[in-house]
Amino acid sequence: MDVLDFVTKNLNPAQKDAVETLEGPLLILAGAGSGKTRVLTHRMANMIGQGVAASDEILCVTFTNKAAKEMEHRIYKILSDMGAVVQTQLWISTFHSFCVRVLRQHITLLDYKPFFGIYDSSDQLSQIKKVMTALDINDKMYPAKNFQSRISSAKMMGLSPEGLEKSSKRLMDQKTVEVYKAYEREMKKANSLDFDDLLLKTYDLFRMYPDVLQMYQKKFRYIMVDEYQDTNHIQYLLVQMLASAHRNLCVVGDEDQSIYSWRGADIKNILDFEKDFRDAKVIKLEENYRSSANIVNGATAVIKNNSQRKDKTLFTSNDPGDLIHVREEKNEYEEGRFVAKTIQSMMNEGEGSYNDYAIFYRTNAQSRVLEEQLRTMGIPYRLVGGVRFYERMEIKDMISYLKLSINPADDIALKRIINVPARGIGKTTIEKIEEYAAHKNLSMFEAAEKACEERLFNAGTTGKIRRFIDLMKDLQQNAQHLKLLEFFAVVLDRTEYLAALKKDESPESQARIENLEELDNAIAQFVQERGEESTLISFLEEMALVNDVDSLDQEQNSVTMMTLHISKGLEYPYVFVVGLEENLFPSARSAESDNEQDVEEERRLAYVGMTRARQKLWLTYAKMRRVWGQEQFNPPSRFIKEIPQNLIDFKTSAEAPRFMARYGSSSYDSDFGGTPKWGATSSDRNRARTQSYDDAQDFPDYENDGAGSAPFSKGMRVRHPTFGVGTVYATEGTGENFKVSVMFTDNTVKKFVVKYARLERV
DNA sequence: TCTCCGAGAGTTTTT
DNA sequence: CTCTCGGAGA
Repeated sequence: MDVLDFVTKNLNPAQKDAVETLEGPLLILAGAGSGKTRVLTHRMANMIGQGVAASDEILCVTFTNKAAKEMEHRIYKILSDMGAVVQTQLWISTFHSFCVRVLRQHITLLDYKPFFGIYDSSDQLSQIKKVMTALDINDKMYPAKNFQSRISSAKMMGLSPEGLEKSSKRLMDQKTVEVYKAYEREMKKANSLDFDDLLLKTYDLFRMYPDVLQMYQKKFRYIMVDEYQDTNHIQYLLVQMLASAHRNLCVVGDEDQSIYSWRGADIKNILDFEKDFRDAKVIKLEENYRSSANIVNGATAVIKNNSQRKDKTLFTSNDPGDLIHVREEKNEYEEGRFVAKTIQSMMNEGEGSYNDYAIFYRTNAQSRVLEEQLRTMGIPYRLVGGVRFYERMEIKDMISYLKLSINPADDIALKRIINVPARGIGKTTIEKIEEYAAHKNLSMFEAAEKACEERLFNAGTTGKIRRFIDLMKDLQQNAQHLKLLEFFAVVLDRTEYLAALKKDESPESQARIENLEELDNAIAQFVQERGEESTLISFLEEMALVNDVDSLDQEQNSVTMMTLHISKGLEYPYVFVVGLEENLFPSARSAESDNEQDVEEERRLAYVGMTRARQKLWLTYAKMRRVWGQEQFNPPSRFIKEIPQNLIDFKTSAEAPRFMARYGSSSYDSDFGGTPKWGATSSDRNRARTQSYDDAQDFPDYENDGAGSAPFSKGMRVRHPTFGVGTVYATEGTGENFKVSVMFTDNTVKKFVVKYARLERV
């Protein structure tokens, strides 16, 4: 069969057009579930099959490693079905992985060594703290985290310390520049790059060495970028650079699914693509094949409330399916129980397997209660994200040993494990080594060695340090010639890390040993997958860049739980989105923000979550939820209200109120419960109960309060005679003990007993 | 130098 | 509420 016929069969006209358009700038606006991956893979197969480009002349950038793997898999499938032979490896990867690959080749030009290490954000934070100590900057007045985020955003804008200096004049920024500069020096000394560096240094490389850039421009004659709406500025610059020569750039995205602006993603990249490339062809994929019609229509109605979007409407010819289930519960425990019970009874009726169910939430903290409820019902589940595997202490420790074995300059790794397990090398000694290193401009490893030679420590300490240095030298040697798995066993053994854990018989140690076993399994699996390529360096790379979704395998039969963010790109037949409450989803920060765009991003998140569902969708919220041990009463999320009522099946299990709310007028119930237009399955009784929607603070405890004694609720603007104007951040207690926490303009939070504080509403 | 305890901070989201 | 960090005492 003809290649073109083959790759375009079973495609709709828009999809077909996208697959056939190979030359020039192309923008594909792909709504949720519109067959985006299908188009990308078929387009690539089309190029290769027709011989327009060889498989290693196409660069395809995706957002996650999982997406990359998936795409690679599918392309191989199509190509082999077509009878085409692929000689060379495909370049499908994330920006970060792509950059690592480039940098391993060329980073010597930037005066780094090719075996550079990669720092994750906690390593980065340690490095910043180290720098701050050296600069004698008080970390109480200037939190290290602030510097971290400022440095990160500077890097994402493509700014060096000098560039940052020029672009700003504020006080904190002066300090930031100072820290940034010192941080860069330290990172270079440690021969390590942070996440942002991977992109920035590649950009620098291309900028400073046009011949290298040209080589890649010539090589990658076709470029495709997936999830273009979530690219940040530096990624944008990289893409522009690589594509500028041939302009065969195809970007795919959905502005309605841009949910990473907090990480520097710039939605303008996709909105302005047609300005960047005047001759760009635009193709819209608007037919959703994934979800039942009620879900598509509900999600569409929600996203329509955003202003920052292109004119694009999702439609479907699928059956209407179930109405969207909206469920009100008393508190977060009841909410969890409802989810667990629903899954259980559906399973009893033979609906799908556990794999077909997913639960999404806004914040990781919400998972705890849900887990509890699933466990009591005996429902198997797995968490994606949260405390990541490689962020656990014992894993980070072992990784630090591995890192230090190939990159002795890695001071952060050294500091982490020099006394783990305890070797009697204490804080004072470490500080001395650090000082000495700074003084002599050596790495701490070198400094420790030198300090021993020069007898800077007493005999006992010197012996301890010597033993550590010998250990590391031994490991460094072994790292050179041992196979990955063997080496790992050697490290576990010689560092006596495992032995120390085994000696301690606490359950925590037991868990740690199990985690190390899991790490061993991970290495074994890595070796199996990569074969020849499974070096220590490549493994550490994988550990740094691959997140948990990437390893999410569908094999084991269990319910999946994750944050809404991670859910992007996935789909499940049955989806629960929990915690749809104001100040949680949308988050308090965005809801209070004056910037309407913050709420729009939350709305996109809601859109992403809803459109993951193929057949059935539940949206749940709790009237009361404990946050930081405090009870919070938040009204249902505005996003629920934005769904047309004829698409909703509303049920509540929460008690109807005994009396109407006394304070805090509810603007909510007026257009929610009050409107008599419920979905067909809602009974009149449900309708009556909807009244309980109104202000959630209608609890009997308040009955004795004098009217107007505490007219404060979350989000309210108040004035205090001494502290000025602020926003109510949280409330607690009742009656005389009714307290409010107020965040003032300088970001300080103060707690007041309302009865005594002279607070007034603004 | 290590261990234990108390204070204080933190929750958005992660390649 | 829960985790982390820093300080004091053994």
